[in-house]
Amino acid sequence: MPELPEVETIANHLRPALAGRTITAARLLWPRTLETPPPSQFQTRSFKRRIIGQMIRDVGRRGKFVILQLSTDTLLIHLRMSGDLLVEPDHAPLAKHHRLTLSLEDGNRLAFHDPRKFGRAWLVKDPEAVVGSLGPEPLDKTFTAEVLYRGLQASHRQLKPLLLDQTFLAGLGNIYADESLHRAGLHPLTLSNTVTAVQAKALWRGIRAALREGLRCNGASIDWVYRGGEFQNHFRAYQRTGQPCPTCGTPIVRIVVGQRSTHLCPTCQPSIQTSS
DNA sequence: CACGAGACCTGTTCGC
DNA sequence: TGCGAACAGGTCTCGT
Repeated sequence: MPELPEVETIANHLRPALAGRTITAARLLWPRTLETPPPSQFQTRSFKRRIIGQMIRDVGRRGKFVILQLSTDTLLIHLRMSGDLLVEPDHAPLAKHHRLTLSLEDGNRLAFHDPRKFGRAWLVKDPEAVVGSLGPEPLDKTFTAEVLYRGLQASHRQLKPLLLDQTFLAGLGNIYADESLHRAGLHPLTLSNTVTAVQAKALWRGIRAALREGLRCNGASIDWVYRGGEFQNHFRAYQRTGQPCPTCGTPIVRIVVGQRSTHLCPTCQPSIQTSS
């Protein structure tokens, strides 16, 4: 579910409810949710012993990771496809899809809710061990159009899979990749090293504009997940197969790229003809 | 190096 | 109504 704007929205929502609270208990309902330390019985006990008593100092985000800065360690959580983080009374019944809960001294608990069980958590001393390989933050001031252009030149991959590669750029997922490419007027299958500096600048603007609009809307809420986000009402291409392109009216087309649904306007995002 | 397929999971929607 | 197929916001690993 979550891409950069959704994760940022969740982190912002959690911060006031968690910052300054001390963890008093931990429950691991689906062992594989814990990536580090490894989910053996022995390690699970050491996880609980280690996290209980630590205070949550701050809640942040890097790429699609939610980062809880604790007294001595860092807890990183990746929501993957269906994960969600909730704060609820500790005495409430455990929901069917709760995978990990952390009880707090104030009577509430943080619950990692994740129907598809793809989500993961890491308790580590050094967060760089988990997020160290991530690419730049797309909204950071150091991520310029020139940086993007150089990155595109250095690779010869199709744009869509490249934008989804978190080591290339951190935070884009299927929604914002499609929305960025549509805004830039670039076909998802365009080879990155064939993109001109002018097109790279358009892509840079597209990425940042799509993410900023997503943030302004508090992210997208699709299906059963509702967090108040409403970016889904502003999609230009994503999941709009057959509906008119907001720019030119041409019906949006769906193709599959790297086993992911990909949506584009065939007029605004013309495919690159094989030239010699 | 770049790409496709399969794996990991459960739930919802679609087509017959 | 029932039932299987297709699909879902992500990422990893393997084979070519």
